[in-house]
Amino acid sequence: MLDLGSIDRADDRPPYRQIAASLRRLISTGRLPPGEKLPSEAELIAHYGVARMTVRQALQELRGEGLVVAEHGKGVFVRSTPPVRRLASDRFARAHRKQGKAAFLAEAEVSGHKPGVDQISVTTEQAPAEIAERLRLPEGARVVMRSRRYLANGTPVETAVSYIPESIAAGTAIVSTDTGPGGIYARIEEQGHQLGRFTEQVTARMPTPEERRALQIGAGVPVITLTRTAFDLDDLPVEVCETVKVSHAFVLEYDFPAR
Amino acid sequence: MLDLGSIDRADDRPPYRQIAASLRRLISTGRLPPGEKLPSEAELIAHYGVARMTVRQALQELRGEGLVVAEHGKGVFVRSTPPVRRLASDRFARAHRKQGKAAFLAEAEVSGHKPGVDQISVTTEQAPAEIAERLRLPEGARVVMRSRRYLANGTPVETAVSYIPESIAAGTAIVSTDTGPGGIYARIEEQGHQLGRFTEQVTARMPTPEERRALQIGAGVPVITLTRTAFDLDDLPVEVCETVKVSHAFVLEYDFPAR
DNA sequence: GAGTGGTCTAGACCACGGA
DNA sequence: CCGTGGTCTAGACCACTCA
Repeated sequence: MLDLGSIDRADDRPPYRQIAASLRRLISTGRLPPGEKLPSEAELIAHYGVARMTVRQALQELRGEGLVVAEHGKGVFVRSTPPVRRLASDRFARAHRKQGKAAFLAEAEVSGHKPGVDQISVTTEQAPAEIAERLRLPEGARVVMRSRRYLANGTPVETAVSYIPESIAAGTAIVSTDTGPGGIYARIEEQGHQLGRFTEQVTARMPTPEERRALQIGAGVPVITLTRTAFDLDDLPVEVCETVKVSHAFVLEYDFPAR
Repeated sequence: MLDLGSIDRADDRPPYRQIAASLRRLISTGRLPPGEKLPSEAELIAHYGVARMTVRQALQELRGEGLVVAEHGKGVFVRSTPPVRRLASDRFARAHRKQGKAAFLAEAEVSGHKPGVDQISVTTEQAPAEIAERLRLPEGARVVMRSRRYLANGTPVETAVSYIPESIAAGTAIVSTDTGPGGIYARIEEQGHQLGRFTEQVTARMPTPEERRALQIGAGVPVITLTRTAFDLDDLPVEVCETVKVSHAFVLEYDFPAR
């Protein structure tokens, strides 16, 4: 059985923190390994002799720290941490595309985790103002918008939305769910836009509630937002990709000359 | 007066989310500017006609996003944000050093904020294992360790610790508080190590309590950690710099070829 | 249907901050 | 002192999951 301890009224920490500390210790010591189910709220209420809100506040603290994930109707589970993915700036190397690998898959191979993609949706819409500006398109121009979610070993680690000018994407596999070997970039190059360079803008913040749901993270887990613009050899922007990554699942690596 | 809206029972979002959305909107549109006090819990309860827990859940959502900070006995306030600093990967360009500007100062000039540096300390110590490895030094080798804190318009935005092999730094201005025109990198180049390239590793996480104090941020505000290694033209590592940045004060920009 | 977590109500007492 | 947020109680109904 699990040693949950009990509440010490002399302790200067409030009960909910003591409960959180007990559970946190069970997790950090491995008594509650990743994927394991925590005692249910009802069990915790009975064990500690407190009201439901008190137990929920403790659980919420752990959720905020990203230690546990609640699944409605099932229980609260110790979060399985995704393997860290190192993203080097050569991950879009043409050599990978030539071998028919999209960036995420090529990188997964190096990191040694099982990659996955789901929640793919493809629509054609008017470009949001900021996207139109980055793509140097007139206001209201139409773009193909590709959303998807990436998984590592079954755990969500990133959501991504790509915007490609309709003039480039129309009639290609870019508008179908499966973009074919080498991914979007391979299709863009087939349209006569050989890729020349990328720019990336990186920052970090707390996730919105929607992002928390999509990435299955607690309120206390920050995300890295990375916006990448791909340019062809004529320095024409051909794609903007906005990604939101679970911070602890990524290390971004860049290499640049001193000039 | 503030337009708080009201709860729509037909809306499929639960009331606490609707309240959070209303407040979030007031903040993002500037109706509630940074530093401003939100309506008190009691006022929100009266306005929306809900129980206190419902209001608190809405506020907690905003706290989790780092949008507001609660101060016991005073109220809930919109978090004030320092000016955003854009860090382009050419910020270490030799041209800046030639003009006698260190990277932080050169970049401040572009961003238009008043830069500051304080809490400077310089010591010589045994290199931590990870640093020694990055600098390709034998275990236990001695390095000059320079710590400092950077400010933008008087607000702390970053702490940084540089490690330079003693063999390079000894006897130069690198070991004094004021490193002279062009900063550390100018001194390293004067020692015959012309800089060739940099690598940077970027990730994000929640701050430790010490970092919260140094950067004067509340819990709920993530930090970006950036570790940079500088290499000379012989590809010898000459400096490792570990920085911790307040996430919302920075946008990192990188530009790299498609290859 | 039983068990789970999600949301909500209507109270209560406490600790902190400022007038 | 009064208004603020912090913590807690003891219930309620709902939506989801799984057998």
